[in-house]
Amino acid sequence: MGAAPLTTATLNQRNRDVLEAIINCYNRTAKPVSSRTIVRQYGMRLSPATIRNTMAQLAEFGYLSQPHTSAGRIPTELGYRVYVDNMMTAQRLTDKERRFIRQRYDSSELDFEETIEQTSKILSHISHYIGVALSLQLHQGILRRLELIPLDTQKVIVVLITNSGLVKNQVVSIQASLSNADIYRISRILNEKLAGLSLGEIQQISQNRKKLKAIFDRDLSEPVAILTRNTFSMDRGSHVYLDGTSNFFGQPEFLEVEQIEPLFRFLEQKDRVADLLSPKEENPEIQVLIGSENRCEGMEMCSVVQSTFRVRGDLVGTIGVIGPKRMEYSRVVSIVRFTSRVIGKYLRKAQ
Amino acid sequence: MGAAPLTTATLNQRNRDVLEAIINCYNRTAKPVSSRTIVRQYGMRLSPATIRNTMAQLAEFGYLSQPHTSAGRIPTELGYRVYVDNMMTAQRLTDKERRFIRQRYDSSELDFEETIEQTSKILSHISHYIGVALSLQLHQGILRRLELIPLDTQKVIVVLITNSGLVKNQVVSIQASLSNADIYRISRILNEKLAGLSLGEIQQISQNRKKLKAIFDRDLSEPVAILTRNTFSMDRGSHVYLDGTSNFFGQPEFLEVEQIEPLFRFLEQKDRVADLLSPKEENPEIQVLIGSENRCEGMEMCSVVQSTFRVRGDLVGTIGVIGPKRMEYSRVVSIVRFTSRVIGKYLRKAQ
DNA sequence: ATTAGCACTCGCACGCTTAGAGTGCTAACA
DNA sequence: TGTTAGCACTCTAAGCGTGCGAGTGCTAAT
Repeated sequence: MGAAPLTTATLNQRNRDVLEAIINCYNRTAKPVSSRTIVRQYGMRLSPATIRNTMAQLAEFGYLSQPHTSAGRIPTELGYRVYVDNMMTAQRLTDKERRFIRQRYDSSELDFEETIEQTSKILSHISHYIGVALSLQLHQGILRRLELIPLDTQKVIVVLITNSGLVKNQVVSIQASLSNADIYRISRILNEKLAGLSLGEIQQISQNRKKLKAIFDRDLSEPVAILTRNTFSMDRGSHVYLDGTSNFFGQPEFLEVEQIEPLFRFLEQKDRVADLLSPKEENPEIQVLIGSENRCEGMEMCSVVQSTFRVRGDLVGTIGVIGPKRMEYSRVVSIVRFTSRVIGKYLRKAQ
Repeated sequence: MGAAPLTTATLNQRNRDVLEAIINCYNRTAKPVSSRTIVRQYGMRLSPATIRNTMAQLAEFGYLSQPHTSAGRIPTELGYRVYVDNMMTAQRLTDKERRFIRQRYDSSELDFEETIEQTSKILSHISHYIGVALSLQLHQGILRRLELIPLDTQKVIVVLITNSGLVKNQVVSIQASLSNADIYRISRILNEKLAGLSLGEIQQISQNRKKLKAIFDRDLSEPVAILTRNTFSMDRGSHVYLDGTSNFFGQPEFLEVEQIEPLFRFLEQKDRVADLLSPKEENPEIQVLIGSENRCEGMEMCSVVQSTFRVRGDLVGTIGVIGPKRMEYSRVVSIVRFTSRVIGKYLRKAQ
């Protein structure tokens, strides 16, 4: 027949039922699903032969594949895509699960980074997959205030406070030696001029000599230049927290070292994980990437469900769950969505 | 014959040579070593039969074991112990390696935590095993200075600076609302009274109402209590950094998931890794723990080489390398010792 | 449109065999 | 007395054939 259609428009009810049944079954067993199994498990009033016909169709569409000629079917990435986009029904978390998540945040006073770290733990515990959380680069934050603490005549500690409540400190060595009065003056001026700007903007200014001189008194422009350049140059402040990596050892498709090794090698490169989690499209509430859609070496056999969270409109982090391709998408999507909302609220409250 | 002696006093030169040869060979191949191999590889002017006699002796001492009756020998933990304690010769790092290590610290301005993190990377890169670094609990540090930054009427950011150059901040909510003048006063008093004490001592004071009242003006004792309790209660500040975990995938004895899983499960529990690295004996420069000596579930097949480092006498962290039991101890010990010295110097300089 | 029936395919577990590596022992040797 | 050649013995790992069972695709009947 013609080219395989990519929409579900052409899928009749039976097609959809069978695809869903196969995905459900495969998710539990990680083994190819046979026509008989479907009939038995889902009590369909049809014979295996009929199901086989349907399965052949779905295979033609590219939604199913066979490991070898005489084996059952497993969903392809395309099959999962169709399922996630069109067929999956949202699954409400139980009250117990909701309580669990909230409790984990309330149980101890956490600062910003600790909250993010805690989130990765919560996600892995509740999903039984890998929980991951990323505090985004300072870049995105708006400077609320800045404090300078003289350490000695050569060094100053800069404490940044952003609108979203993130506090960061950094020791900076300045060439010139400054009196406390100087430092106090610099601090006042910096706050006047820079508060309300994003750290990214400040970084740009700090790299531009002319602008600096225009903004600041001539005599201070040198130390200020050093100060701001060092403080805001950091592409630090972007931390990745992972938890539950060993949950993958239980998964049948990762029983062989060859399967699990590339994943772990990938996960060790924190910068790549950060890339993976950076939101691709403009502001989707939840994003699901399946297998090779991730475009990451080592993630071919995994899927990612991720979401961003904001404080007062600022994008301050991303959270997600990494699981095998055959993960329970509906459940995981609910987990990530709910957690993302809770963490947002929590950070706003804790500020 | 009698009980197996635990010293090397009873080992003659040949015993020692053979043990060393077996350890060398096993370290490279991870396969049981046969008598023939030893004769060939080490050009001994003896026949395999003679070596077999020696091997039988060593086995009787408990230094060697056989996976099965007709296989070659592999070193036992006891065998490694004897080797490490008595036979291993220090191996000087090449100039290239030394340069590499120094460069990695110099290449970018790192703060305290970043330096520790970088160290774990350096160690794993150069050893090809797992590099691990631990910044010790604040507990041990001496308070140099403390700054309070009012955030709003209810909240204060506390910035701690220790003698070893560690800077930590923490947001604390105080019940009472304080004026800036109050905060300034509290800050001055806190510095006067607390600077020079260890954070551990301060923690104790902060939990003792009477002492607090004795030290501080009556009217301020309440907010001060809250402040110090929250600041110094943290058993946070103790971070574990791991790098190179995926180096274990190459190792032949970890080809099976069953072997590698317990290790990874262990490594994911950061608090246990911190325990593992906490120095056991009083102040040894380098400590080597072999296999089950680690008393950690999951570490049975691994050894740890670790060292502490100090800044101005304060114990501020621990570094180490985790490798398979058959690691190149002499090389790794050199790496850890050298790195530990460099990091100490580096932190002192950067302060 | 559905289904029973059947031939066909493939993976997998099982048992068997063989080659090879290595040991321990004994008896001969320097 | 220490060393060694020789040999029987043990155990592993790899290769091979076999049969079983699960599952499909096709065809013809309903």
